[in-house]
Amino acid sequence: MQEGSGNYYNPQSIEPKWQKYWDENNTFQVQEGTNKAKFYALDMFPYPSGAGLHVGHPEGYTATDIVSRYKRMRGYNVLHPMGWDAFGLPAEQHALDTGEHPRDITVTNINNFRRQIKSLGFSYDWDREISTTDPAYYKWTQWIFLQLYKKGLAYVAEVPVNWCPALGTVLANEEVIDGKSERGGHPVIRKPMRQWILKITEYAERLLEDLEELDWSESIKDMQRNWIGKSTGAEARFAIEAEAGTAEELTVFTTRPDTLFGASYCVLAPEHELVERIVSTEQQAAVKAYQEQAARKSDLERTDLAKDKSGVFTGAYAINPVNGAKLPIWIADYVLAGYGTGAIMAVPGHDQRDWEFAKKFDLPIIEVIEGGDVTKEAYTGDGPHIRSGLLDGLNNEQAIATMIDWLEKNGKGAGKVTYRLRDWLFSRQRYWGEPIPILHLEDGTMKPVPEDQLPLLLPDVDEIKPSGTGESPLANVTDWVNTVDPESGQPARRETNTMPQWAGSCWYYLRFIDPHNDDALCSTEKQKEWLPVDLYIGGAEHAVLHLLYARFWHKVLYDLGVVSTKEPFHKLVNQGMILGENMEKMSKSRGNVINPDEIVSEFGADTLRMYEMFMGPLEATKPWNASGVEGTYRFLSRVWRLFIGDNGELNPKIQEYASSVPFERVWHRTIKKVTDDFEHLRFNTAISQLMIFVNEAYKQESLPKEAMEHFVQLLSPLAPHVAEELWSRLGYKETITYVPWPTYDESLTVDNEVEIVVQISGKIVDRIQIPSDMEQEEMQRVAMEVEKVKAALDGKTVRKVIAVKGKLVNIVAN
RNA sequence: GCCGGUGUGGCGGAAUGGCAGACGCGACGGACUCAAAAUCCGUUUCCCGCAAGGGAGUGGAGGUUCAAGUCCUCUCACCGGUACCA
Repeated sequence: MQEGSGNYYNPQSIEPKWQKYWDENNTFQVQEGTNKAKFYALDMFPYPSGAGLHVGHPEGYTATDIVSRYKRMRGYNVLHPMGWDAFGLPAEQHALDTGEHPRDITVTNINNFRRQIKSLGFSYDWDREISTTDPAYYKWTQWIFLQLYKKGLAYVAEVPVNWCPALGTVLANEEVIDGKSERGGHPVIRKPMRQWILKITEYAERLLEDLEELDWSESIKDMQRNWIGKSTGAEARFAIEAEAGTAEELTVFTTRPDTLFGASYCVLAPEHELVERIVSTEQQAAVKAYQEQAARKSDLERTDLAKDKSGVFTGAYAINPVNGAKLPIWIADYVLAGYGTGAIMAVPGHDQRDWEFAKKFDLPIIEVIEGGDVTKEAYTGDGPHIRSGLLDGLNNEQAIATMIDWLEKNGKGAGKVTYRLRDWLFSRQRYWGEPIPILHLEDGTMKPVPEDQLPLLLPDVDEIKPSGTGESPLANVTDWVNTVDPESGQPARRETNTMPQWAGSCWYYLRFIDPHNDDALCSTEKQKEWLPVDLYIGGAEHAVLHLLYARFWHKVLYDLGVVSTKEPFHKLVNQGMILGENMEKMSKSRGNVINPDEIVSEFGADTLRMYEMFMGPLEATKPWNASGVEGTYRFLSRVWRLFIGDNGELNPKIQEYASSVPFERVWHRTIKKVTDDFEHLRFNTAISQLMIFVNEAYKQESLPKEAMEHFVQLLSPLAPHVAEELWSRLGYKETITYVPWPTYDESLTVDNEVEIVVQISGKIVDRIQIPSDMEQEEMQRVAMEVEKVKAALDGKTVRKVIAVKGKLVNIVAN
C-alpha cells in the first residue's frame, strides 16, 4: 500500500466516512406507509458469543445485504433488520466460572458484535435492533407461552431426560452428542424429572404438508420430512394371558398389518407401563434387572449396541386377534417407549430386526409372504400372502387394506398414522432464560401469571449457583420464588424452569416488523404488510430444529389470528461453511481461524464482503484463501484507478459522449448478467462479469460516463463504501442507495458477428465468422463451402446437417 | 444401513444438451525501474512435437443423441443429515 497522496484506494478512510453518513442520515430506515412493494430480507440473528464474529457470519449477512441494497434500487421498501439471540448456556457457564452477571457479559458481547457488524457496512435498520433478553421482548415470548398453555399445547410431565450433573441441567436430545453434552463434553445420564413439554406433535401433519408451498431447497425439506417421519399403518389390540389375569390388553402399532398371521411373539419397551402388571413371578427378577440395565443406558448407547439384540421374557402371553395364537411377550430395548405405542408384534419372517431377535432367542419364524428365503433373512418385499386366511393370495397393498378393514370390523384395531416427531422438551434448569410465567399454588394447582403482569422479570441475583437439586438457580432466590397469587391471595411458588434458547428465536422475525409495540407482539396491519419473510439466509445447522420450532409457533399464532400467513419464511437459503485454508473446519484448536476484524483493518470491509461472495456459490462449502482476498483487494484498487487518477481527479477518459460499439456490448451485457445473477443469488458470477467489464474498460480510449455510473451502481450492493465514494466523485450529492437500477438494451447485448464451429460428425473441423442473425439454411450452405470441410468430406456421403443458430453447424457424413 | 448433496486444470470455481476450463489465485514471460515492490500487457488443461499440427480429457463403466460435464443405468470416493421409528 502506498502512503501520502491520499488518491489511492484507501478503504480505511472511505469506509468509516460512509458508515457515519448512513447512520446520520438514517439511510436504511424503513419508511412506513409508502406504496412501494415490500421486501423482507432476514438473517438468522446470531448468539453474541464472547469469541466475536466469525468469517462465517458475514457470508450470509453479505448475501442478504446485497439483495436488500439491490431491491432498494429496484424500488422496493426493504425491511432488513438485525438483533441478538442472547439468552443461552455459554453466558451462564461464563457467569458460573467468573461470577460476572450474565446480563453484563451479554451487554459486552452484544456491543462487540454490533461494532463488528457495523464495520462491515450492512444496511440494517438499526432502529429495529432487538435482543431476546430485553424484558420488552421476552414479555411477548412469555405471552406466546401462555397462549400455548391456554390452548393445551404446553403441559407438564415426569419424563426421563438427559441429566448432566456437571452442567447441573437437563439437555435436549439434540444437545447430547455421543452420550456427552454438546457443550463441554460432560457425561449425561437419564433421570426422570418434571418438565414442560410443548405439543408440537399436534401440528405434525400441517408441518409436513405445508412444506410443499415453500421455496426451500429440497434437501432441507427432506430433512424436515424425515424428522417428522410420518408412517401409515394400523394399531392392533391383543388380549393378554398373564398370572395376574386377562383383563389387560396390549396395543401395538405396525406398518405391516398384513403380516399379522406371521407374528410369533410381542415385544414391549422396557419402560412400558404394562410390564409390571403382566410379569410372572418366575420372571420378575430377570425383568427387573433388564429394566434397570436399560435405564442406565442413554438413548445413544442403546442404539450403539444395537448390533447385538437383548431382551427378557415376561412370562405373559398375547393372543393374536386373527387366529388366537398364543404369543410370548418379551421386553427388549430395541423397542422404543417413545414411538408408536411402545409395543410391537414381532414378525421375524418379514422384519429384519425381529428376525435377528428371533434367531438369537430361538423364536419361531413364520413365512406369510412368498418371495424370499426366511431361513436366511427377513423378506420385506412384495408378494402373495400365504398361511394368512383371508389374506391368502393377496399382494402387500391389498392385504394391508383388507386387514385394516378386518381389524376395524371386528373391533380389534384400526388404521393409524404415527409420527417420529416427539413433543418438544421446553424447560431448562437454568437462570439465563425467559422465566416460565406459571404459579404453583399451595393447593397443588397451577395457574398462569396474568397477562397484564408480564413481563415476569428475571430476578436480579448477586451470584448464580446451581441449586444442586436439578432445579434451576432460580430455586435459590426465595424472595422471587415465594409469592402470592394476585387473584386468590393464596401463597404460591413460581415456576423455576426457564425457556430454552429456541424460544426467543421462534418469533423474532415478527418483532422486527413492529419492534416498539407495547400492546401487541406485532400489530395486525404491519404483520399483514410485511409477512412472510421473502428471503431468509442462515446456516444449515438450523435446518431442522429452529426452523421446525419457528414454523410450529407461527402456525399456533396463525390459529390465534395473530399472523395471517400459514408459513413464516417463504424462501430459505443455507449458506455453506467456510473452511480454513487447510480445507478443515475452522477452530481454535486447529489454529486456522480467520478473524474478520483483521481482514477489515488490512483490506477493508468491501474486500471482505466481495471476497466472501467471490469464493464460490453461496450454498457451497469452500476453503478460505489469503491470496484470494488480496486478489479481490487488487480488483477494487483497479476499479478505483479506473475512476480516479494519481492527481485525485476523475479519470479524463470518462466523458459524456464517447463510446465504442464493442464496449457498449460489454456494458449492456454486464447490466444484464449482474441483474440476473443477483436475482438468483449467484454473486460469484456477477463479480466475474464486473471484472470482465473492468478489464475491457482498461483497454478503452474513452469511457462513456453513463456506463461508468451504471458500473458503480452494479458494484454498490457488493462493495457499498467504495461505490458511494465513487458516486460522490462522479458529482452526486445524495447516497447511491435509492438511485434506480440501470436497465439494458437487449439488442446491444448481442454481437453482429459471431464465430461458430463447423463440425463433421461431432468433431470440430473449423471455426468461421458469420452474422449472428444468419438463418439455419444459410449457415448450412456457408459451412459446406469451407475449404477444410470440403477436404474432410472428400469421398464421404453427407447424411444429415444440423445447424444451431449462432452456435454451430454439424455435418453428419460417412 | 437409509435419505440428500458433491466429484471439472496446480488451486477456488465457470459452462439454457451445442467451441469444456469464463473470472480469480498461483506460476511463467515481457514492459516500466539503477534495482525491487507496486502497476500495466501477455502466456498458462495435460501429453507428443522445434513448429505446423496431432492425441487425450469433466471420479469410473455402460447407454440415449447428429452432439453429453449436463439426460438415463450401474459403480466408486468424499461431505452433510439420520439412525433398531415397527
